[in-house]
Amino acid sequence: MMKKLDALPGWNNLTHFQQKVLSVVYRIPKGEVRTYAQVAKSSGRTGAARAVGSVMKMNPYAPFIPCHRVVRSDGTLGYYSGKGGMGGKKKLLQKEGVRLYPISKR
DNA sequence: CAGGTGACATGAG
DNA sequence: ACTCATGCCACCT
Repeated sequence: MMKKLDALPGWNNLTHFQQKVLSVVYRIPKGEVRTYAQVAKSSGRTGAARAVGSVMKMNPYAPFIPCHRVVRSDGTLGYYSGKGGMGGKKKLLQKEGVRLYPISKR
């Protein structure tokens, strides 16, 4: 883990949790989507889905980190602060081959 | 140090 | 089925 994210500017300024979350999100394979809860768990803070959101929101590496591959547990896109906004995110995900949220839900 | 915020999750009404 | 309310954890002021 920890590809070359440590080479990013200010990376050293982030907290461990931040780095972990960003690393996990960055590791998400193309065409796959991860839930906030899952990312939080992978980061070592199970149930910290909200914290993950805070991290994404503040994420300085917006286009670098595939934060658009992070969706809610319900399968909904949730929020996205980027160039194209949710519209771009939805399109991007569809392009990647990710099925939107027709998940049966719980 | 303490309080407030938020890109979530789950349950109950 | 939908909306409201509470809990969780980390970050920011």
